[in-house]
Amino acid sequence: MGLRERKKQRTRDALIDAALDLFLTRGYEATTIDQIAAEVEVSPRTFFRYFASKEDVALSLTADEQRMLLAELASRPESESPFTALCQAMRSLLQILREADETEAGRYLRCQKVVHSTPALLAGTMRLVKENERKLVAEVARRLGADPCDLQPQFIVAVFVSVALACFDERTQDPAVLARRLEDLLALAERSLCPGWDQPVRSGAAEPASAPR
Amino acid sequence: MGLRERKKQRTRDALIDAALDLFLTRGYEATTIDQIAAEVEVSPRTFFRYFASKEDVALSLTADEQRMLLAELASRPESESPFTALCQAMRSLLQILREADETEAGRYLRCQKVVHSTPALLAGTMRLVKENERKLVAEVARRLGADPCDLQPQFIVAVFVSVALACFDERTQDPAVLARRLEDLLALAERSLCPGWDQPVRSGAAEPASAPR
DNA sequence: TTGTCATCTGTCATCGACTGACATAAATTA
DNA sequence: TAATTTATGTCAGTCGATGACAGATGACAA
Repeated sequence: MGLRERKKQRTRDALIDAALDLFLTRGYEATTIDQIAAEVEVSPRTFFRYFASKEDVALSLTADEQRMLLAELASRPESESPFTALCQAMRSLLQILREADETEAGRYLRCQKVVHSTPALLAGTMRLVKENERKLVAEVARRLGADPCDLQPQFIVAVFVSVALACFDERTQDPAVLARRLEDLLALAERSLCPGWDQPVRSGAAEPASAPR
Repeated sequence: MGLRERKKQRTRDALIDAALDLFLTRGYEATTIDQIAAEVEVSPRTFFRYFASKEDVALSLTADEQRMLLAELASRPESESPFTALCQAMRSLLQILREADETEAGRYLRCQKVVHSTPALLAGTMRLVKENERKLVAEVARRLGADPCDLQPQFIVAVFVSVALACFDERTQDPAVLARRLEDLLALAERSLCPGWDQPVRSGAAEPASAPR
């Protein structure tokens, strides 16, 4: 990797760190792009060559997580049922966070604090999650041998996403506490859902929604 | 009601209609506040006295719906289980939409089209839904005689919200089609969830998450 | 009717997010 | 080193949003 690439990566990381620090101390809306750029000693114009918007820099880590979740799901064995695979992917993601080095873990914590204390960023997170949800549905549909437009894969992913989001609802920043909360919620989901609910419908039974009665 | 009040209401409605029309024809971001204000023949400054932001005018109807959903839930009889009450509240809301006069129905349709074709507005919708979710959780917790921080009310509302959102996911604008889609999804949820999953846990059984083992 | 008061509105000035255009500086490659 | 690509800075400008002030308008009492 050339000098240019490394320099860009360093600038990018510096911008994220500076932004998160300023967001934490002064608040998200009170922080200006000029301040972030000044901290890293680049021009404000350069900031926008790295990030599409002020929101983008705050949510860049969140976007990374979403991409990672999708990747983890894709790497789960086909033998796992869709919901199980989603849960395991989520566990893997949390494990990665817990194993991260101090720099990354710190970034993650600051990001969590900022996002959860800023309505605009919570909304942005929802947008990212919803965008990723489409891709998760596609993967789950593939595993079920169903169409992504069918209700079942959408429902399965919707249940999973609501559980995952419920984990982050409060001020749960510590990955360990978060993992505990996730397990509690998954156990509750387990108790509430019929066995085999996320399995393909038997060929003998009538298709539920696409061809009712 | 005085002349002043009526005038304000007319201005407000005119701003919403003008905004939705412009958003539909030119697109949300391509439309400026100046254009909306000019259409209604008020100053741009006045626009911001009626709506906090450009997003606010686009989502004012969505915000109304959220408030109505909460009100419908509150009016459901205590005898209904939480999830049933949520579903019935949603059905009532759809019924209200289907019974609305032409003016309101048209506004609703244009609002739906605009929101679903604009990522920023989808994000905003998510924010509104999430904000309302808190209140729904509080009401469900009250019905269960549980604490709003317990996992069960949060899970129940989360499942409901994900189902409700799945209804709106695609380009389903027609309330009748939307109602059909809702029924299909609720039927799927019914099949997937254990009987009594949204009932208070029996006193004999161990509390699931708040005091495990 | 008139005068007072509260409220609504327009004008002006300003800030901050964001973008396009152009010139410069730096790294890559030949 | 020369030529090319790519990153950065500067500048100008648009648009969303807000505060301050002054004028207009409806509400209300004498």
